[in-house]
Amino acid sequence: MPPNHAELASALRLSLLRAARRLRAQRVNTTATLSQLSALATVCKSGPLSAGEIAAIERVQPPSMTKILASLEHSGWIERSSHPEDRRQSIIAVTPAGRELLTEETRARDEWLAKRLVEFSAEDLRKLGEAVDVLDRLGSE
Amino acid sequence: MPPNHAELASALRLSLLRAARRLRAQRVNTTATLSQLSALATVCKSGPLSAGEIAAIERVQPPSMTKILASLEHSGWIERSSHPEDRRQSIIAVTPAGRELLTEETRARDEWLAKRLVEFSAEDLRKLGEAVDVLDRLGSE
DNA sequence: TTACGTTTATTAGCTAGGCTAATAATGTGA
DNA sequence: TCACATTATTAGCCTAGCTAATAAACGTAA
Repeated sequence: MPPNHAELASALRLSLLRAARRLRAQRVNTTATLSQLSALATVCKSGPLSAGEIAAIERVQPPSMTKILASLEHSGWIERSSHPEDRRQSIIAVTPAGRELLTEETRARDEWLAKRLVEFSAEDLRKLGEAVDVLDRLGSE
Repeated sequence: MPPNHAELASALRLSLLRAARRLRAQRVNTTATLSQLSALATVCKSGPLSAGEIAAIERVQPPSMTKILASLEHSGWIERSSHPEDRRQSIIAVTPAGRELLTEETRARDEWLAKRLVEFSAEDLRKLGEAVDVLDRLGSE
């Protein structure tokens, strides 16, 4: 284990970026991209939201989310309804098709990683599991 | 901690992608991109290599590496010499300028992460440190 | 030695996925 | 009412990957 913050930071940065690149390259099913799925999952989990709220949760700028939402709407996975008080916003919700896609797609995409995880020792899995919540805090503050 | 492979896979995928997105957005110094730095670091570490070898180590397709190497050469951070036996290949090595850039850039880029790490408990840091080598294996097999 | 298949690298062109700056539309408050 | 703020979108840029096609060099077998 790296003995100080700087060395840990350096090692973690390289490991994270390479692992993420590897994950992103895994396209078991090409009906939706990872960014689309991520946004869809957010809407599905946190209920109907405005575009700005989704962008904030996903930590992207509003224009980036505009693109993602346009593709999700075009595919029929989300739908917009008008905000009762503010006509600038629209309320975005997952459609049944979107919900179904999310379930299937998530399972399919997790398959590769889960298969890889089988090769790891229980000790390794414990380490990964413990790191998940720390990584969450690292990525979402 | 997620109780099985599938759940761990799902949680880890989301955490990794979000943390990586966050890291990638950190551009303290814009003289080189992360892909360029990663390739440069590989050449620096593993000695003179051919383009194909670098692509294999970085886990990208040859055309992607062609682009990266062209930009690195244009900036004077790598140089090519002819392969003594196979004139299709060229041997790629880091220049002194490239080596210097790598040192400075890595330190600068690590700064943000290191600062963030200071906010974490010793326990969290231990978890991250333990996860690094597991992530390495996950990303590089 | 010539011809053919293989390997290595590059070029061309596509897509995703992010960004900033500028614009449009709506809301809010003096 | 008029100025400012907020929300979303559009336009245009960049990184970062991919596949398909091409060029050049290599190796081998007739």
